[in-house]
Amino acid sequence: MAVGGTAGRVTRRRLRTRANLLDAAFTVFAAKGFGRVSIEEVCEAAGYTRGAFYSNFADLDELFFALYAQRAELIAEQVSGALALDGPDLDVTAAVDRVTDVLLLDRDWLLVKTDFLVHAARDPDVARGLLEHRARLRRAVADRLARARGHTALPAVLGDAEGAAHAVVAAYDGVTTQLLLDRDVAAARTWLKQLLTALLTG
Amino acid sequence: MAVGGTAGRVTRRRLRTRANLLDAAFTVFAAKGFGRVSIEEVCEAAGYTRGAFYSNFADLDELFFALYAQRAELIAEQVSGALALDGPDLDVTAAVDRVTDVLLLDRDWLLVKTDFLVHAARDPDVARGLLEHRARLRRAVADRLARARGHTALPAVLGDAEGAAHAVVAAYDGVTTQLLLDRDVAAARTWLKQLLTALLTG
DNA sequence: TCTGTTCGATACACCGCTGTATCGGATACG
DNA sequence: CGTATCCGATACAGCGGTGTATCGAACAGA
Repeated sequence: MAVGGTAGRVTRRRLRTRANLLDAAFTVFAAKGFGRVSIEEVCEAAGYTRGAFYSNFADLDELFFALYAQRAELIAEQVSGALALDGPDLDVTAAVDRVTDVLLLDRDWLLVKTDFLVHAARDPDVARGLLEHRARLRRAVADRLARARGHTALPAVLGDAEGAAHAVVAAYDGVTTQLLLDRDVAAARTWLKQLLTALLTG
Repeated sequence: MAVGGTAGRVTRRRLRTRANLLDAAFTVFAAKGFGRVSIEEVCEAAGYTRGAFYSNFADLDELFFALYAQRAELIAEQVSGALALDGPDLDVTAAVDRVTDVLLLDRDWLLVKTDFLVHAARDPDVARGLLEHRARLRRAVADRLARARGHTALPAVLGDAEGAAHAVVAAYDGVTTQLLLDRDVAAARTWLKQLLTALLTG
């Protein structure tokens, strides 16, 4: 369980195998979907046996949760980064472009994320975690929008910057759904841009 | 397999059990998610044994597909109906209200639909079916918008009525995602209305 | 190098579920 | 009613995956 704190050795090897298991799990989950993956498959893909798995996780759900947390953290950093690094432009379009790249380009992540959504929709505890992650991204967007307020006035219908950020996330989710089905990344990007334009410069 | 056409008896009983299985499956799928449901569970919920199941379906996937087709058909009719029956108002808001009721109120349907989306995202054949269903709904929305064009001009950013309908669907999908997580139907409704207002009356 | 500990491989027992084959009762039809 | 047919219940292997217990090897520390 490694509750942390005064845990024993720092364990170099353990960290590697855990990371390997998570990476393999990401690939396998993306390919087949959480519901159709067995522990054995993950281990085989990672090059281990089930002994390694049970030494690191209690069950598939725990691994899935850890996997989501890891990747979500990564994405959050990338998004924050894309929003932070601003050229001389305080215009939204450039930022939108960069964020779009981060969020729409990795189909595997979209698949795993949707699997996780399905999971969270049935378990309030899991949902809480996901909602927090979304709130974090939304706040980053809201901050960015507030900073650009001078250049582009937001339409009143959406309320403040928080409301506008909410709308941005909704648009992103909507476009994601379509992208999962038609696999047309280019269309999704232009489409998302159109939507955001319509929403933010209304 | 009952390829249809000159099939044998009309079979009254069979139709009932098939319908019962589908209804039970809907409940069970909504509660636990497709990935965590066994054939036996569905049969037990329906009050049959596996014999009845294998007499009607080849495997869980086939039942799931049939279930989705059935419910999607139902929803499509309801949406078309909600869009068709117009009072003296040709304003969009009333229509939006009715459609919202149909689409957002049944949480179980949202859950099953999202499960199906996850499924479709990994199988192009399944995706095709879902895309067709979506196209059908979109067309109904586009027609309705075209009819109301005189009263409310659409923003140019979205293009024609088809484009606007696309945006409506995206907004719906986005709101659905949030609703699955926070379970706040009231918020989702007002939120969807705000979004559509911002999009269509920009 | 030596040693105690940790980690992951191996072996084992155990369901739960699947799919099929068979059978008895229900059902449509003359 | 009688009967041929259909449908769903029951019985039966069998498989794939799970979880645990045990053991040998890798590893950190002296």
